[in-house]
Amino acid sequence: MNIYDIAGMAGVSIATVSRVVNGSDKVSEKTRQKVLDVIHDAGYTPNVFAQGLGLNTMHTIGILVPNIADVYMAECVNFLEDQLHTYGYDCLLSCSGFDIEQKEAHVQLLLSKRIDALILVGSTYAGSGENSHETDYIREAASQVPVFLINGAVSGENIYCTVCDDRKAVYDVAMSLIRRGRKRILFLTDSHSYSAQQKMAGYEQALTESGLPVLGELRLHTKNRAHYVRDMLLQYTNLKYDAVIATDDGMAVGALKFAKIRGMNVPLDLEIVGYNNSSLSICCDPELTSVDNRTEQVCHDTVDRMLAVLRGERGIDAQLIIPCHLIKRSTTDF
Amino acid sequence: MNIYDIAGMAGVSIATVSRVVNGSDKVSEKTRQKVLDVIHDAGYTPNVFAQGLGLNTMHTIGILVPNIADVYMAECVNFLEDQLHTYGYDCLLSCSGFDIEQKEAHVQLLLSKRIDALILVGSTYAGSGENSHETDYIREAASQVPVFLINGAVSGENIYCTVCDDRKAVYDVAMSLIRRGRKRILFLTDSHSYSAQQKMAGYEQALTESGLPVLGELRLHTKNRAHYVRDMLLQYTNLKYDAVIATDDGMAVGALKFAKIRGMNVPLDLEIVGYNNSSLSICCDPELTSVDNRTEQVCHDTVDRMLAVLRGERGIDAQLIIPCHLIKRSTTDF
DNA sequence: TTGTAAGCGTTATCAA
DNA sequence: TTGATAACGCTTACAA
Repeated sequence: MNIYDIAGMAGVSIATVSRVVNGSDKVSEKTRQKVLDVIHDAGYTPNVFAQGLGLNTMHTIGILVPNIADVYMAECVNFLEDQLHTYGYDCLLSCSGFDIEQKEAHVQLLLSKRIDALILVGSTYAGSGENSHETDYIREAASQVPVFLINGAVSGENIYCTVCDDRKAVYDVAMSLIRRGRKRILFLTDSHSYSAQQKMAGYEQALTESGLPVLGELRLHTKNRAHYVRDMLLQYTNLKYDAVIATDDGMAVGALKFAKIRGMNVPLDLEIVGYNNSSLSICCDPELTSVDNRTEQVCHDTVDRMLAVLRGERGIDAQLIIPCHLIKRSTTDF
Repeated sequence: MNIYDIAGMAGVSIATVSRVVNGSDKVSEKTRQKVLDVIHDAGYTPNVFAQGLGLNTMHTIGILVPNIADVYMAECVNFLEDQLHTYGYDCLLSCSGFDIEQKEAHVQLLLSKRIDALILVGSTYAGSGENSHETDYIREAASQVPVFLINGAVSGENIYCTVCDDRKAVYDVAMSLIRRGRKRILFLTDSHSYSAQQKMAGYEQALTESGLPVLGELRLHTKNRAHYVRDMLLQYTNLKYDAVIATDDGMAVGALKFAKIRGMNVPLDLEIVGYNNSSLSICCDPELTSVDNRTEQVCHDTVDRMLAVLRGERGIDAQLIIPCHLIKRSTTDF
């Protein structure tokens, strides 16, 4: 069942069928109706491969995430897919993991599918920021299609980034803790990504501005798994701290479990702040104060700008920074 | 940059280039090397639209989920994508929500993209089982491409289902509770789907076999949100029960929060069992006994059978039932 | 082993 | 307002 069949049945040329299918106004109402009837009766659907070949697009957006099982990323994809769908784009989803070679390979694979644009979800794609070669593959990809980063910053032609202001969010949280008299704030992170660095910078800035020392022993690199963090903290018997800032709720829950085992009162003896405001934060007890990084807003703005770029508009913001929200619950006293 | 350019540069015909690209063995080693060099130097990638047009496939699998932000479904997609990727298939992801009309529309949209197969994730696509018309759109889709259901059962030509044995899992859990003397087991669910019905059936069977009454007041339909469940249970002040079985961890956490507020000892006064063994189950306190429905195994078996069907093999199992695992933690005493 | 040429099913240009 | 026809870039008989 192709356009020739429809043309034959409707007694018109394939050009006319194509016009009807594509909603051209250069078709008489009578002809249009006739063709539409035939199309409907025959259950005809245009072959998207042929359309793609002619138009050089299948209206497909590549979405790359390190791990779709991660709550935060799944939520991003949810918002992205929803909005892309309403604008007639499909999502080609790929999961790269965190390994640089796999990231590059997955980007290449997506590009080879002739996607219209590429969205990279998660600050892991922004590299550590120290070595710009780490992100060369993104710039190379951007020479073929516009590239959009969610929660990561990379500079380059045809690259657009949307991030939430993690630095300020952590700065504000740390300042609140310090104002309440906290002097030794533990910083827990599972990453060296751009976003992790921003959070760290906010943490250090708050300490410095408050005249507190920035101590290496209070910056712990760990895995984003509650039990792992709990056990790790249980082992550091000599380490003293009166507050915890974690770069993901999973680690904050680990700190909470540790405090419980040690018989510490949260938030009296220990204040804990998580990140991402995930379902974990309302699942534990006491419920977790957490930084909401505005996933929906970030995704929304990303797609908006993507559509503008694809329409050929000029002067689209290459960097968009969205403020975070602190969601206060029961693991803090401020 | 197309196959003609490469052919010209390599001094061969496009047929030879095509043969090299597709790994045909009917090419002399010398020619192959020459062509590969040119392809590499030029950075040539075949146009997938043209390939798709000729072969009538782009090696794309449509994956439909009601909501990718749901932990369970995100995990499924993670396993599916991973395995499909290793076999050279791409994933076209779409999120339909739970509305029947949207489901049908999304299936149609995916089919119009000429996917090689369709995977439906979640028992919501299996309908309630009462009305087979509810699933007619699946049978219709199956007339175009093989359709695979994850965690839902629908019968029909070219439809393949992989489910875990929810009925038996809940039956076993209920029997364990009853053996320990529990007499009033609350059953919490947020769905009327196939899988929810199976769980309910296992629950009722255990009661009946044990000579306990099946009471309507002990079957509560609610939302899968911890706070919602907690508040709901707080309102049912007259309802008495000594155990809870929830069809998702989120609801079980709600029951746990309720027990905490009421000052009940879990598991002494109230035993609680969740479902899906999600990250929520190890996040709360005490940690939740939960039924693991073997997501990885289910997804793995689904892709295996999908590949077999696409290879044209016959006699593939249309229904595959995988036993669940009970993960015992601290909200039960058995 | 290699090349020629005919599809694949559209869109778009140009005449009519 | 319509129709004939040339792309689009590949795969694959069939010939050589």
